[in-house]
Amino acid sequence: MYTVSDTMNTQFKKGVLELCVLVLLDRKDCYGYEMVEEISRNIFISEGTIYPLLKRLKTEGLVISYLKESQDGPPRKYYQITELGKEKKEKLVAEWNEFAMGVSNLLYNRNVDMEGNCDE
Amino acid sequence: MYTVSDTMNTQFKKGVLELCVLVLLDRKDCYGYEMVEEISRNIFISEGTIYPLLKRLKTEGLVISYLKESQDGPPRKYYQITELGKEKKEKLVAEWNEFAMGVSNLLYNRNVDMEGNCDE
DNA sequence: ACAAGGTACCATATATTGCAAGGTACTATT
DNA sequence: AATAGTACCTTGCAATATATGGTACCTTGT
Repeated sequence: MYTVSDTMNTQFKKGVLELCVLVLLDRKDCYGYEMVEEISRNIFISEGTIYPLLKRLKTEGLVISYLKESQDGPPRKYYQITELGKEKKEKLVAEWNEFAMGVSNLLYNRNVDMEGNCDE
Repeated sequence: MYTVSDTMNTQFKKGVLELCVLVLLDRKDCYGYEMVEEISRNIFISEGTIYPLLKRLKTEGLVISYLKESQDGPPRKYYQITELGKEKKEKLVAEWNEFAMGVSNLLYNRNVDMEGNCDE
């Protein structure tokens, strides 16, 4: 197993795993177990997390799913991103970048906006 | 008010606001309202968020507090980071950097570790 | 004197979501 | 037949950001 350190703050992942799944599915159709392996290369994710998440995404119409048999194990449930899912993905990527930059600015004491030119 | 777009994903902030508060307090003592203003320059934060957070940090011994009068308003409750808080801050900063890099790798399809040299 | 608005604090209830723990079932290997 | 790996799923729990509503002080305008 790949397993990045599982000491990683659980809270940090909130909302981000959804983004990660959508990004993966935008590249190619995947099944749940596969996505856990993929994501686990970079950030720790529990298997118990992915299935409720995928269910949510399906309910929200961001993905659809189809079954496919496998030679080495039980049938796999592949997920495919929808147009709505792609839009959501783009939005989340943008929000993530804005957020990560904001945090970075805070950590490095860079106050980007209005530094002396604040008209108020 | 500074107000970064409040459409920013609420979930992204989970755990990060604690990090932000500790970073600010590592620079100088602050009172709650002040921290909301500081943080709001970079990421949206609601006032209702900071006080339960500060209470938690105090309970965990990461900060201490003292009252100070103010000429223009009610007395301010200043918070000061403790040694334990500084350690926690360092740990969170490291975890955040690891996490943010992991997400970035996933978004940009960079598989850093074990690419062909996985002995298993 | 009094109302309004800004400053500054606080508590409670709610929603979201990651995870642990437990379960089912198929296939291949021992 | 037993074990291990693959692959799916559900339930209950824990953590935390926010909305909402509240208290109280100070200044300014009327």
